[in-house]
Amino acid sequence: MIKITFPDKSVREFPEPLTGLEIARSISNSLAKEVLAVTVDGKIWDLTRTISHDASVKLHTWDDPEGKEAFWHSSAHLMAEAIEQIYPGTKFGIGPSIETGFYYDIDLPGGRQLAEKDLQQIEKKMVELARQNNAIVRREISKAEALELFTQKNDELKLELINELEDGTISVYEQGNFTDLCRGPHLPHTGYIKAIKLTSIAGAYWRGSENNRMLTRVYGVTFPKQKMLGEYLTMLEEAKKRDHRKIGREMELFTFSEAVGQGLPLWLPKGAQLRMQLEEFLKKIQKRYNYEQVITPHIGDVKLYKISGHYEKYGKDSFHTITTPAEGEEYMLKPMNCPHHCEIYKSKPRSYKDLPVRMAEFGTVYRYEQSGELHGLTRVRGFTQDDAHIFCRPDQLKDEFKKVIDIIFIIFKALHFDDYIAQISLRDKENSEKYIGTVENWNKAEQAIIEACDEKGLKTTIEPGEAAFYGPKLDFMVRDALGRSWQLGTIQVDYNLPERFNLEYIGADDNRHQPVMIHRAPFGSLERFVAVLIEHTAGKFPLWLAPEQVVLLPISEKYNEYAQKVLNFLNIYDIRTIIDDRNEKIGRKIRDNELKRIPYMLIVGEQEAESDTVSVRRQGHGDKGVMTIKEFAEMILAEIKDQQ
RNA sequence: GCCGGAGUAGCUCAGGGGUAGAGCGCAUCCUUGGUAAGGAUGAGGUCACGAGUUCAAUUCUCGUCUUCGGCUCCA
Repeated sequence: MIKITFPDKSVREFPEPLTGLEIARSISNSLAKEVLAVTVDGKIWDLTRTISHDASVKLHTWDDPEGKEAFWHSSAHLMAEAIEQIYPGTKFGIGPSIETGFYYDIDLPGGRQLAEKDLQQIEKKMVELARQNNAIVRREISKAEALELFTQKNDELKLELINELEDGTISVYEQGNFTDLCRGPHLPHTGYIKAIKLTSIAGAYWRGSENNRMLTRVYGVTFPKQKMLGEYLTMLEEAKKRDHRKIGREMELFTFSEAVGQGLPLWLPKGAQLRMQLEEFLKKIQKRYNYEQVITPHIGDVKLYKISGHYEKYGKDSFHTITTPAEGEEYMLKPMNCPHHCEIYKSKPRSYKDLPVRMAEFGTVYRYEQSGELHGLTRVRGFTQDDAHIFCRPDQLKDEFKKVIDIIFIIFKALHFDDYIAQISLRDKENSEKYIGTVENWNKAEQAIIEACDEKGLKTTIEPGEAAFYGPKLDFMVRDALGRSWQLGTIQVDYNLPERFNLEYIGADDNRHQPVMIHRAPFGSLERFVAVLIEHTAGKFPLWLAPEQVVLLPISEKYNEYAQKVLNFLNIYDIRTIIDDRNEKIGRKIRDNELKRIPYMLIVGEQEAESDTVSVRRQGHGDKGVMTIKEFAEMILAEIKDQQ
């Protein structure tokens, strides 16, 4: 008898060993059709693998990540099989499932390169092979056998992988005439894969290292139903419409110019308006939290960065230094603001009673990014951080950290960023030489972050080894329209700079002590934040942020004068208003201004002019009726206040 | 930086070895219209840049730049 325990703790007994698929079938035929993989005692297995002992079992369908993973992993094998048939002698690197779909890194024989047009042929072959319903069979083999097998195939990539595996843990999967080294799990047969789309080709370094040779990476995605592929492609189209580069151009928020240089955004008037609004918003919050604004120059003596240690670590990969013509002094474009702020801290003696000192600056920094990495506003070479540095006593660290989390909460809440990941990055304890500072301080700092998050009820993931070299940090990651995740807010603890800059304060004991620094930027960079904001809102910004809040639409040119009167009135309340006085019919003006995403449209004609009223339309919501100019202004101001 | 696409009007794109095309936008005129596209006329291009092949290149070849999708990197 085999006892199978299900996730709901129910237990069923079966007379003899059986597979996951058979378990599913014993429950219902429809489940048996949908199930893709099975977790047996916490390990993911093939459905066709026999369970011969009592076990707890969870069946995975397409709705579980585990189900998709098996599906896409098998799809990667299917693609490899197709490629091997079309290009015999191809060597295969790794071919995992990813968040959406899968890829395989391959090395085509004779240095052949794949082009986009070759994908169709591979797709076609995949469909053909899938339709054969070839069973995917797991075989456990010894290391010697594995080496033998892939030596025959002359695939040194796989051999390299096998050499790192332990004997007795090696498995291969076979389908048709194709065999691949693989841990699994896989679908029972290739026929599950109904819809196939190979999406792109990219170069990828073998094992992710620039020092290795570059392989060809083919990306694809597959689905169990043709319809799902259609939906996926539609979703991609929709996402493209939200792309901040497209909307940024349409709404005249920002632009780039070849003449200025790549990765150097130019903020157009409307974009600048939006950005300044965000800055004002944050300034107000920071004032509440007792921050002080400072301003520092865009360049700094190279010695400053030698003191901070950044020159040594990043100087070679940075923009080169600028030299003064007569004296030959060397300056760097500032890649961060902290060294400047440290010097401000040092501008006078500090007492323990003065701490924490919280210094904020919208500091524009310049960093060399590899040309291939630049991307709209999310990855640029010149950007403005909403930077601040908190200099505090060690006993204040946790509290200060919590207050920064509060600020980030306020911002994310105001902008409805509720789908974020908070990631705590700790040091890699195996490699302590990578970090500076004492073990004691690291322990304290890591402890403080973990406790602060805990006490704030923040759900976090912990990533050991991801800390900065000078201290642990907490990052907030938010996704863009295409699901790519970007780091926005960051809070970092730093014991290094206070040490290097000899920062100190006089303690209650009349001795000199070293403060701790917190680097923090809730937006991260204004550029990246605005990019993500655009993609989240599809350019339909909340009223308080909209570059133009109200547009007046006179019914005909006869009422332009009245429109101007309304505009003057709204101006008194700082409501950002424009007039569409083009010689067009009202229907046309409404359409065009709806598409411009201006939150309120005010239609004014004879009736309104006679009664000092406006006819209100809300973008996306249509007619809202007539109200007096004053009522409208009050409504708008209330809405703005409510949103902040 | 690396691999693979792309670059034609302000935007979206068609075209193709021999005067360069559309829609939208823009300008002028007609129209003065009440809740998602009124009409007419017109201006706009060194077809990214530089070489090469050719009688002739925007079109073919090579290089450069920019841009897009990835890789690597990210103080």
